[in-house]
Amino acid sequence: MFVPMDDVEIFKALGNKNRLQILTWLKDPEQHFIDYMPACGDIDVGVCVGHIHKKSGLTQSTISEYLSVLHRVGLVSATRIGQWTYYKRNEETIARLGNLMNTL
Amino acid sequence: MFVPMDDVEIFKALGNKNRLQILTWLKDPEQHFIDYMPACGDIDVGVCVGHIHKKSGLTQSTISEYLSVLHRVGLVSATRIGQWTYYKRNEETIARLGNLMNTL
DNA sequence: AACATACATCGATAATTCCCGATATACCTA
DNA sequence: TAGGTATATCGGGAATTATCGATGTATGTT
Repeated sequence: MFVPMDDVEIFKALGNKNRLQILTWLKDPEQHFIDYMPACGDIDVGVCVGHIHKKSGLTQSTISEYLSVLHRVGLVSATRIGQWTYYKRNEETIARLGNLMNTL
Repeated sequence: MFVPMDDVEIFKALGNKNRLQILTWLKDPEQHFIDYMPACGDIDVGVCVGHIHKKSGLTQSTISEYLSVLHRVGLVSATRIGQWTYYKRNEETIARLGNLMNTL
């Protein structure tokens, strides 16, 4: 097989406008989340579920599920700190997918 | 919007293992289609539906539909010659998508 | 312990997608 | 024109996805 089956799942994850939107928001948190604040000192762990939820207009459960989908296929990382879970783009996966398109 | 809505449709098209497989087959027709023969002299127009159908194990109608999906989102070109329709990868779209991943 | 907050999971319904068989359409040949 | 071949389209059942409200679980506060 030329394209690992996993890549199909990544494309499925990207084939939803809300999930794709979330991924673009996470590209530039300062711009997209008014009350965004780096959570962990100098280490940037991303944006917490609640912020994304409030911006999205979808329900909390849907956003939680979508973030878990993005996480499962490796498009974002997840960091639990206290009662918050912070999600952050996984640029390696995204870049790898960009390269994959060239060799696909 | 940062990502054009159309790109979501492209990701949906790629989010199916059979369609993704077809796209990889079309990358190298000589290798994947035993009885492949350039149809149009020196201009390569791609592979006809029947060849893809026979290799796929899916029904003719399904393959025709899948090729039409890939065509609608711009991932392949379609050239009708006589009673055959030849499909060929649209490398521009694929390359553009690769670049998009970097700016996504 | 009791309660509040943040997130995840469950259960359900509507919408979409997958893939099929049947049929229609286009083209070619005799 | 009649018949054959290649592809496209239609209609549908099963499977998957989208999205919700309700509930569960972990953590923090008093």
